[in-house]
Amino acid sequence: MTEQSSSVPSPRRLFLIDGFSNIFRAFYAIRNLSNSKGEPTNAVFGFLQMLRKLLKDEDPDFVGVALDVSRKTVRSEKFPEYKANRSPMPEDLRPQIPLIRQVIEAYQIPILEMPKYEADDVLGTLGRAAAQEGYDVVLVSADKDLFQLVSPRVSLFHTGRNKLYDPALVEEDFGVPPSQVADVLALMGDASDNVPGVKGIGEKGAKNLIREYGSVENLLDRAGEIQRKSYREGLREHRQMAELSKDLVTIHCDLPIPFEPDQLRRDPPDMDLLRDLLRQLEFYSLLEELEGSASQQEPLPGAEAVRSASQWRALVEPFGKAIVVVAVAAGEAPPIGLVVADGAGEAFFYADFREGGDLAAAVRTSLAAWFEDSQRCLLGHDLKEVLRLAEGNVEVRARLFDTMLASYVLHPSFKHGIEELALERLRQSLTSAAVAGWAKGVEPEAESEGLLTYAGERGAVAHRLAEAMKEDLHGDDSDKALGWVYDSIEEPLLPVLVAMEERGVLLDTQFLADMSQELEKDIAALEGDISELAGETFNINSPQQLGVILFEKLGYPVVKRTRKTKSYATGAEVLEQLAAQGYPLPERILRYRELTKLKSTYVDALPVLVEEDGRIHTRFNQAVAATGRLSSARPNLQNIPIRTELGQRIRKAFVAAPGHQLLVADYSQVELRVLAHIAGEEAMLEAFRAGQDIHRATAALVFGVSAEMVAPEQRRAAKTINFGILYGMSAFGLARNLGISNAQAKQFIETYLGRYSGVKAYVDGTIAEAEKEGKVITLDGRVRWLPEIHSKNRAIRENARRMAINARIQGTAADIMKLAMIEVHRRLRESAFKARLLLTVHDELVLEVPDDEVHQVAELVREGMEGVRQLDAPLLADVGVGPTWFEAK
DNA sequence: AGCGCCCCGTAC
DNA sequence: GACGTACGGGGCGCTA
Repeated sequence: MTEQSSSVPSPRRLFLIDGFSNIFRAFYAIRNLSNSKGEPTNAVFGFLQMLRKLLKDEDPDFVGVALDVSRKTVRSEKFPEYKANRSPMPEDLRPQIPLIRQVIEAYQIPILEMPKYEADDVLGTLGRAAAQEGYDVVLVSADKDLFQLVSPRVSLFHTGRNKLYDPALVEEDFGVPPSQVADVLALMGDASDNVPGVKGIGEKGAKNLIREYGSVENLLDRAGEIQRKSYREGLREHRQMAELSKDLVTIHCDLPIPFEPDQLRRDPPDMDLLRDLLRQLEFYSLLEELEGSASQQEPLPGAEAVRSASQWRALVEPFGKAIVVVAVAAGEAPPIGLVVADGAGEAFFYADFREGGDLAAAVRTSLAAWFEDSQRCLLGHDLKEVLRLAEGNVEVRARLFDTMLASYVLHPSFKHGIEELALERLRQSLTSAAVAGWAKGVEPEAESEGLLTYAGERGAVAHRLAEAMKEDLHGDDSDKALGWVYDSIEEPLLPVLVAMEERGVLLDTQFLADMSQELEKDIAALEGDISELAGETFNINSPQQLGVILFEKLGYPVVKRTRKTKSYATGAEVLEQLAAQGYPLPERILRYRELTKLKSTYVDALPVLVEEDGRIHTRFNQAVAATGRLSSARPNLQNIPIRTELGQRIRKAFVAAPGHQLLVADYSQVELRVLAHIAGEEAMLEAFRAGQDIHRATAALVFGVSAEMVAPEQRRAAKTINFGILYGMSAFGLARNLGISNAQAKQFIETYLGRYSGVKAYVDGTIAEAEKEGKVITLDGRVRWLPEIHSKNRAIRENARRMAINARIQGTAADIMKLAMIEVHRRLRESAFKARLLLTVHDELVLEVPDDEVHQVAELVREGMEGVRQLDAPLLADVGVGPTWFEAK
């Protein structure tokens, strides 16, 4: 059977895109665009916009992107100076190239490249071949060199000028027809590519000469006829240069690449890939556009205002099994109201509790009834903010479906704000706080339209998200382990965190005030020393100014440059190195930094956050850390100093209430125990079972000595490598850390992995798993997705490998601690102790315990923590008690 | 003045 | 480039 239709001539338009020309243009046209990790994304964005516009406006039948392979080309072989003075690719652009390749791949557009030739040559060859076969070809570039390729069937879309060039337009704009463009370029040269041209002949001269003589070859033959002396002599002297230049600028149209229309036929984008990529790049607006704009969405309902406690009760009363509830707030300020709906999510009611005390009370009492009813379910986004309003006096028995936590469990590395989820999952952009009437420090008018819209949208979105995410988390096709992580870890943990935040920790502000004064004196003295040594006063807090003083004024050797801006690095490591070389100033700076850090970050900052009850109420963020850990903010109580003596003093400011003690319980070596368990590392398990010092045991094993004979230095090295393994440390990193050679470090790691063969199998196995599955999971089934494991960029790929190695361990330890918190909290309540959890610092719990409960609670906590999981290396918790955090630890 | 990036430093 | 996970202070440049 013959296919008649295939012989019917149809318009066949081929678009060939000059990759780097457009990439550079995008890079310079858009400044300062980066994702939340600070990785630049401007060129990717610009290129993507160009591509989208092209595909949408032109709707080509065939399309390809040409990229240069490397800077080594036939041209540079012929003329080493060619493009030699090009500065290297800007630091901010280089990392974007792999992303741009991924964009092109996501669009299923073939990448055309040919070793030793430039993208121009590929464009020329394919363009000409396609034209000969009857295609209409459009080259897409911002490079004027491509004018020479324009012909009746090949046009050039100049992305800079936004113009489509045919031969006539080339002649009009450039002054000569396409066939003579190379000759003009050869004569005038090109400074940026190091094409020499002919000295003394510029753009105008070149065009005039070529118009008169037709070609470089003709011109050279008839050079004697030229009137103008400078041209005549220039051409005679630089004859070779002219010929070479012509050779360099002439685009090769005869490369041995076949024109294969089937390869270039346009396919629809791979939407899954593209969506992932846009999310990674944080191009949320494109993501939204990609899936149809918000305006095409059904409009979200606004909320109706509730005006009294009785109205509130009447509304909430008939709600069935489920209630949707979201706290209405902007930024980090406390919520000003609540939006609620029944489980069907149809009408939304907004209660403002800024004014009437009755209403606020009604909100709280009715909410408490919901929370305490085990037959009911609360749906919402960030329910911790809602539960907090019940002021800790409720026993949560209802099911909680929190879309923020559901999103976190499903995709821990994403952002989980309601705006992001609405955009990603519902293609819905939400009214911003500013539009709703929030300005700096100014709250919206009560019952204003903007506020009711804002509230209604959030209620409706939480409802819709919950509907969709329940399926992802608990549906028939979903990962049962993730459902378990939600049901058995995150959901029950939520009320525990609320209770901890509500309780807060008592701070001795007087103690810190005294410490602040003392620090102030010491800092002032150091400032005096420093300005004397520097010979001038400057802002010591400015790394920039400090760098100038150290490395320019005083001429200290530059040890290192900073990562992003390549300015002088002045970090502690650098200063220590300089101090060791005998320079006096760095040692002072180090001390200055230590004191000012403590003063500004802790001593002065903490008292400001004390609330009316004299206590600090940190926030435990349950949906931030990609491994499953909790984080703490406002203030961060998970980085209170402990290493230096001075730093430790700050812990004396965290005190127990009168008649109470602080109780600190920390897991001993929990991550190494988890490693030993998962890896099935017998040598390590044995050491743990025998209750040995794990670093000493490791040193004995690696250095082949008995445990008693391990030198302090050896134990230190063993400790470094034990932790290094958890973080995926390389030989380079270990060498730097221990101050040994790379070779020694490599040898050290080899011996370690030789003796701990289970650990080696763990590392290799985890990487293999990540490569095969695109994810790793913890013992409890918590997932971390690692798409970067397949990156073509080695640095990104290796980074993903380290994340894989670390995430299973850190994540499992986090799961264990979360389960322990749930357990300890439950036991305290059931046994009617008054002791309460206050803080968690990853492997440590801090509780406040009435004096008479100390012994029993110490045992309860220890049992709770140790019994939560039966690992092959048994969990061990050390418990300490004291009037302050310092003494309890 | 507000915001975000950068450098730096603290914890586990 | 080289060690994982966080938060936050001060400097500084950009934008308004």
